[in-house]
Amino acid sequence: MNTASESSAQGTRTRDRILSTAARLFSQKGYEHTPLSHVAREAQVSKALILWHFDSKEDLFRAALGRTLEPYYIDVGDLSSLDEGVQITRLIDLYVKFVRDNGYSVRFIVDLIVRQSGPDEVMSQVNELYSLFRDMLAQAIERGRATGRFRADVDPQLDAALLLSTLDGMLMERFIGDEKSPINPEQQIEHLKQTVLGRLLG
Amino acid sequence: MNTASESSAQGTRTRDRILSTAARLFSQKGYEHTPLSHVAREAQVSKALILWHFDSKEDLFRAALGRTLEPYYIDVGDLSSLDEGVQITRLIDLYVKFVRDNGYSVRFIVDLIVRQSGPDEVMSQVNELYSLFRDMLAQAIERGRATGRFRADVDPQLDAALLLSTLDGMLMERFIGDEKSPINPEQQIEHLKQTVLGRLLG
DNA sequence: GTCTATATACAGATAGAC
DNA sequence: GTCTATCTGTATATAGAC
Repeated sequence: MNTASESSAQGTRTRDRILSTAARLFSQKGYEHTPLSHVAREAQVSKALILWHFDSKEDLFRAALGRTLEPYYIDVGDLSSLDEGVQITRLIDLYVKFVRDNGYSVRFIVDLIVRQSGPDEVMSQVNELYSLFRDMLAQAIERGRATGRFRADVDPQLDAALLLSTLDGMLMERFIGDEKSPINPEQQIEHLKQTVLGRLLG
Repeated sequence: MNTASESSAQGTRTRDRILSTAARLFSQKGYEHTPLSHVAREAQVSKALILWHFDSKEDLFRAALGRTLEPYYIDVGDLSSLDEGVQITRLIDLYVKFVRDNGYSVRFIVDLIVRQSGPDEVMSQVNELYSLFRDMLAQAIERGRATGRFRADVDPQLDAALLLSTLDGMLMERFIGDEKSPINPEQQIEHLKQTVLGRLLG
């Protein structure tokens, strides 16, 4: 927040434009490859104005990241009425949809994770979302075991972690863009569902 | 020419030192965060000398990447005499060992993949290794099916791809460094092996 | 082959007018 | 709030002596 007076309706709009422009460019080309001059040009303001609104480039980066992460929540809806096996496949579909909907910014976040260059608060936010999803998987498995629909020897924690790893791996492989692979993603997701259910239902 | 050949021997050693230094620094801190001045200091030469040996920083980068990838091969040894189930677990162990042995450079390569900023020849080399490994998995599964040790309805291609995805996901999660996870990596690998064999053996 | 010195470019950031 | 003009640092790359 700047210390200017309240008569800054125009400034707020401009600030907002800078922010969304920065969020887009950082996501597309990364922090290093996005000079302020580029943000300035796209947002149609001067570099100096950006640095009036934000103390530094890094400050802008943090603010823009917050915006990038805004849509990062998962709306699971109400799963409790569903058969546990369906709950699992529903959660898998949500993961896939999430990755598809947030396309380029997911790549950006993954990049930050790999390079361990993200601000701590962002990383913990991602971590939060991550373990939240794993817990939902674990709970669904636990319920399935409790109701007797799943095998008695499933391990909610381990099986949830295993499934999540597989989903993460499939996400990664989207980045590789392996043309040699004879298998398309949809087919692979389908096979994952069947395999997981095969394991859980025994 | 006498002087030239003496100098040449010296120069080769120096060039080599520049190359290995660059490979190390690029892997550790990335291309952007490794100025030539840093490479020069660590290799104990001048910046100018680096640019005498290599046409540009990017040229140095490509050459250094080649060196980074040198140990990127997988020595599978002779698997054919082993039980197919053991072959699978052996391949899993090789993957894990590979990632552990090549630690920081794997992170670097993954970074290049995610940002799609690697030179084409490097990316295709990685892709080559990748599909090679997947094919080995698929072949082991195929043999297991042929000998009747594995279920008749396993799908070598799909199951190999699924397993590889899981391994990739586990690799990714090493980067996240999730402290909240109640599960350690070894435990998870062990669980993966059991689950995969459970699936294949039926 | 290797160096010092320098050219050139462009990044982030500041000063001050309006 | 927003601009133009400028400062300052640092990057890659070149020139030329040895």
